Amino acid sequence: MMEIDTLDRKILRELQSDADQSLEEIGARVGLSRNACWRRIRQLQEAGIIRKRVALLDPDKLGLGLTVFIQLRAAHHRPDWLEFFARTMKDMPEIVGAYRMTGDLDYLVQARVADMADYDRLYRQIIARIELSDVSASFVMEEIKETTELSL
Amino acid sequence: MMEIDTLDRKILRELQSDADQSLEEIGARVGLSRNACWRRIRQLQEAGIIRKRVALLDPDKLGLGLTVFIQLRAAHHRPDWLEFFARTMKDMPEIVGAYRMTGDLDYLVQARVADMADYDRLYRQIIARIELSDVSASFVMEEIKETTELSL
DNA sequence: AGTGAAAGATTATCGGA
DNA sequence: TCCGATAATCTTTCACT
Repeated sequence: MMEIDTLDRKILRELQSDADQSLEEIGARVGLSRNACWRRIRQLQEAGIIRKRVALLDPDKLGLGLTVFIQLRAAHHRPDWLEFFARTMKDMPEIVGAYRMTGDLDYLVQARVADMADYDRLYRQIIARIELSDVSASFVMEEIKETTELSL
Repeated sequence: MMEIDTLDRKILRELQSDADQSLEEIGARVGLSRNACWRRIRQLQEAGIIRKRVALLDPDKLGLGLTVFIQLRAAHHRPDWLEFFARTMKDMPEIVGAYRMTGDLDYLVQARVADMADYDRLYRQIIARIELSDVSASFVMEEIKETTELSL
């Protein structure tokens, strides 16, 4: 485990909000030389605190305007059911989140699709592949907040 | 609106999964010169299809090991209630997602906290600030999938 | 921790398919 | 219009103080 001080946190905040900044810029913002910054960032990467850098795309502009949360119940407890479920979720690119919740048979799945017709296709795929005792969907009317930035 | 072809999509896929790659690498992967890549990426940025680049951090290593989904019901329909709610959500850094769902009074909120005690603090903050008719929380036992990559 | 220089990446411009 | 090449500029990286 690595210890993170106030300066590391400042750097992380910058990188979480915009990873395009040069070391010079980040240094200026956090009050450190470009080099001191670089060394800290490298350490944070090596420690796995910075997992990776990615581009965030606009779902609407890519025709993925509908977000849906799907609540599922497993058909039964079986050692391999969860493994198969996990694999299937990872296989389906529309699915952006899948969580096993408290209450052992309950799963919450978040997906991004084009529209209702597209959701229907996804729904059919899911029920065709996975044994479920219950499925119910709620649709997002308005995205009030969605961020990858963690509280530091 | 900009039209996106197969090569753009390939580039977007690369950038979604790893934005640290050099233009040379991306070019090699998609079968384009580093230059052609650069031009396409710039266009995609200008069109807002690439929103930004960010660093993704490891929540566990930052002491945010507990994810919770909170279901809320608004106390009433009022023009300014939603606005205040939205502002409050954006203000609270533990909250990583907030969605108004079908069923007009229903909201789903995703938060990342350290542990149950920390969730309790968040819960108290929420009910202190916002008028709600109902609040219920479900905790994530296992994160099966969570990605920022959109289906292209 | 900071300086400076080498290596590497990005950006702009140009001529050609 | 879009490609690839070349060249100028800016960034990252690293040895040294």
